[in-house]
Formats: sequence, C-alpha cells, structure tokens
Amino acid sequence: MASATRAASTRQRRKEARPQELLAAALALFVEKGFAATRIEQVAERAGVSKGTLYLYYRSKEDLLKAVVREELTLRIEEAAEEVKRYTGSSADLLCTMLPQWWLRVYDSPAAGVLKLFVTEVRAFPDLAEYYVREVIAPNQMLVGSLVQRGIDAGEFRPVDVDSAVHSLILPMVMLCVHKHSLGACAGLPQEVDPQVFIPQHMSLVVSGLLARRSKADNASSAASPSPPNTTNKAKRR
Amino acid sequence: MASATRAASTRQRRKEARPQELLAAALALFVEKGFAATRIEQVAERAGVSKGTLYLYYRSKEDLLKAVVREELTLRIEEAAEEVKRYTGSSADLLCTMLPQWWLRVYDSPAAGVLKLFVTEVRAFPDLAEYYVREVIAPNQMLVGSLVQRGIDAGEFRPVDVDSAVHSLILPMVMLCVHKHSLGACAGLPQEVDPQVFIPQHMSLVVSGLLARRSKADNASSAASPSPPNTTNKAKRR
DNA sequence: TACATTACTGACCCATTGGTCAGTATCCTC
DNA sequence: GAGGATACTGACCAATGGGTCAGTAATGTA
Repeated sequence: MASATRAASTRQRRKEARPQELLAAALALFVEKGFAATRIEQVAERAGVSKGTLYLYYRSKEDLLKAVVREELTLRIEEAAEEVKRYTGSSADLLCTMLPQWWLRVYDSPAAGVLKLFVTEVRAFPDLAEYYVREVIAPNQMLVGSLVQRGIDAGEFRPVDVDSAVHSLILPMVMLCVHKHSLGACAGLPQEVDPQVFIPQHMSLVVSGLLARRSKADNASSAASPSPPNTTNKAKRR
Repeated sequence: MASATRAASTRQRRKEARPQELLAAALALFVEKGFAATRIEQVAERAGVSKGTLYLYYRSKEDLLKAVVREELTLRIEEAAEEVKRYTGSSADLLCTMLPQWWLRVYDSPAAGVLKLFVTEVRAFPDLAEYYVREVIAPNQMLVGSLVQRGIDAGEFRPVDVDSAVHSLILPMVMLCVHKHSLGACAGLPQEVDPQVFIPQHMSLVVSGLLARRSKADNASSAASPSPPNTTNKAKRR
C-alpha cells in the first residue's frame, strides 16, 4: 500500500499558486481548531508544502491569520454594493429578495468561515477589529440601513429605530454562518434549520413587521413599541 | 513600591471557595483569549492560587473548560421554564415581554460569556456539543417553539414554519451575547446598539410580523412567503 | 506546645512548536 | 547539458507551557 502510487511526489515549484493554497488551508484549519490550537506545520502539510515554504510567503503565524481574514471579505462587500445600486423597486421588495440571495451565497462561501474565525479571534488581535469595522460592518450596515430609512421616508415602513431594525435583519444571518462552523459542524446532531427555508422567511417576517400598520402587536406589551421608538430609549447613549 | 502593602499575602486555606474562584477566573480568561491561548498559570494567578492548587481541584485544563461551560447554563434554563409555566396570557404578549426580560438578564450575566466560549470551542471538544444540545438548545427551542405553536393553533399567528420563527426570535439574542464578548469587547469602536432598545424592538418586530394578516409583505417577493410556508421547501430535508 | 492533617506551593520535567537557515532539487536559458 | 537562479525542504534551536510531586505552612486537636 505504501509502494503503490508514488506519483506526483516530486518537488513542485509553483510560486503563483502557493499563497492561495496556503490561505485556503489556513482558513480551514483556523476555523476548525482555532488559531492558537492550529499548528503551522499542519497548515503547510495541508497545503502540500513544508513549513519552511510557508514562511517564504508569510512572515509569521499572525501574519497568515490577518491575510486569511482580509482575503475573502473585501471584494464580497463591493459586489453587494454594486448589486444594490442596480436594483430599483420598493424597499420591502429589495430586502425580501436581494438580501436572502446575498446571504445564501455568503453562507455557502468561505466567507462564512471567515465570519466565525473573526468572531473567535478578534479579541486576541484587536487590529483586526478596526479593519473589519471599516471594511465590512460599516458598509453593510450603511447599505441595509439606507434601505430601511428609504422605506420609512417613503411611508412604506413604520418609523422604527433604524439601527435596531438592521440588526434584526442581519444578526440571524451572521449567527447562522457562525453556527455552521461551530456547533453545526459537529457530527451526529439533530438536523438544524435549512437556510434555504429560514433566511427568506426571516426576512419576510421582519419586513412584514416593519410595514404592518397598527395591529394587535402594538398593544401586546408595554415593553415593546414598534410604532414610535420611544420605550426604554432613555437608556440610549450616543 | 514593592515594600508597601504586604497585607493578606499569607497563604490561605479556603477549600470551599477555590472551585468557584477558579471557574470564574477561567471563564474570564477563556472568553477573552480563547481556550488554547490561555495559560493555566494565568488562571491560577487570577484566582489567587498557584498552578499546583488548580490541579488539586481540576484534573486537567480540558476538565476545567468543561466545568466552566456546564456551570452557568443548566440552572438558568430551569428557571426560564419555571417562569413561563407561571405565565398566562396571549402568545404575543408572552413573547414580547417575557423573552426580552429573560435575554436581557442573560446578556448581563456570565452566561453570555459562556455562550461565546461555547461557540468558539465546541468544534475542538465535541462532547460539549451533545451536552449543550440536550441541556440548553433543545429546552429553549422547545419552550419558544411551543409558544409560537400555541399562537398558531389559537389563530393568533399565521401558520409559518415554527422552527424558523423560533430562530428568527432567538438567533439575534445569541449573536448579541457572542458579540458582546467578541468585537464588542474591543476598545475604541463606534458605539454599538443598546440591547435595552434592540431586544424589545426586535421581539415586537418579529411578533408583529407573525400576526400581521396579509399585507404588502406577502406579494413583495416571490422568494419569501410568510403565509403558507411552501416556497423553497423542496430543499428541506428531515 | 507538640503533633497530625491537609491545603497549598513552585521548581522541575519533557513534549511541543514557532521560527530559522544551510542545503537541495527544479526550472530556465543559452 | 552546463550553469545559474531560486523555489523548496526539514533538521535544528530556543522558548513555552501542561502537568507532577516533594516539600511547606496553615489549621485543628489535645
């Protein structure tokens, strides 16, 4: 069994392909085992090179992590902004069709893994935070926020707290991605929700909550007030 | 400066208090730096004992982690079930008042940290998963799920996919807790949303989406269909 | 005060691992 | 096919950190 296929075991020189392959290997392992628990040699092995080669392309383990995080995200944001710009229609429509599609793609892409990795490691590498907020969160929030705001201005939506509404829309998606690479990746668990079902329904649920004119929900509780966002707002800082 | 206060530096014997103190120290450090990156000696130091003492109470580092995770969660679930049992009223009411209060308490408690820790480390310690699903997720899902189901049965809510609806309600809360100990713990960032504002609004948004009779949201998109949960369900397995 | 019990300590052991570098094999050019 | 440039390797080094255990001192008892 050891003497069978000795093919392709010759030393290869592929300067161009290495960085990508190393990043892919690193992402997979970092997401699976966490940064600190991942051995640099495992990354190299998975990428089909030796440890020394890895250090030819990346200065240090930390450097590798940062490269990994920066890789997958930036462009994905840009293409989202593009798409939205091309779209014309009601805010509700946009939120109910655009967003689900986009998040479904993110969910199926390596970006989902990056999200989990980021959540896991930011605190240990605070300079990632600054980059991330600037490149990923801010644009995203701006984008969705402007859609919600547009809906409110047009009288389509009720005048809710925009930031909170954005979070209502987005946080479950983020959590879904994180989950996929956390508990969701553990074997032998009862099947979780199908994103194909959940994502669209969630968006539509929140959106329909946004545009519902006063119904039973309004007087359902004293703590929750969808219509004028006044409730516990005294606690609000900023 | 070294000779000033040498008080309380005598060796203390406090067998009863140690385990708790060690767990608290471990939780704080695990959440902050991650399990693998936390040094056992730091935990000991933070708890005011030596490394050897720690090993008097916990077999190994891994053992310590598992103790930490199991600690904060189990009882908190039980008290939630209790509270719900005592409550009588509409499902909407329950969801809009009970849930926000409960999650607000979780958010402010160490349990939030445990959530983040869990998300971060399950994959490396799969036997945590089994425990967690059984003790935390399943009961929680059951609880909220039964509330939603009750609402549907009573004609109060539309017949949406219950599991998805539960996730719509819960996932943002979980993500909020995770965030608090992830990006949210990084200094110098633009102020994030205030849970006091967000949590109630989110619940009420989703709930009002649940009970809204057919409005513009229904025909807003082809992908999202709140009323009969039929859309992309062909992809659904189980 | 003497003694027994035991909570506690920290120097030590050794496996692990991030990072280096002298050497090797591949590819390219002529 | 000779020779140079360089992509690649892996043995090696130094430091780190989980875990141990012989010894120390606090506490209880008589």
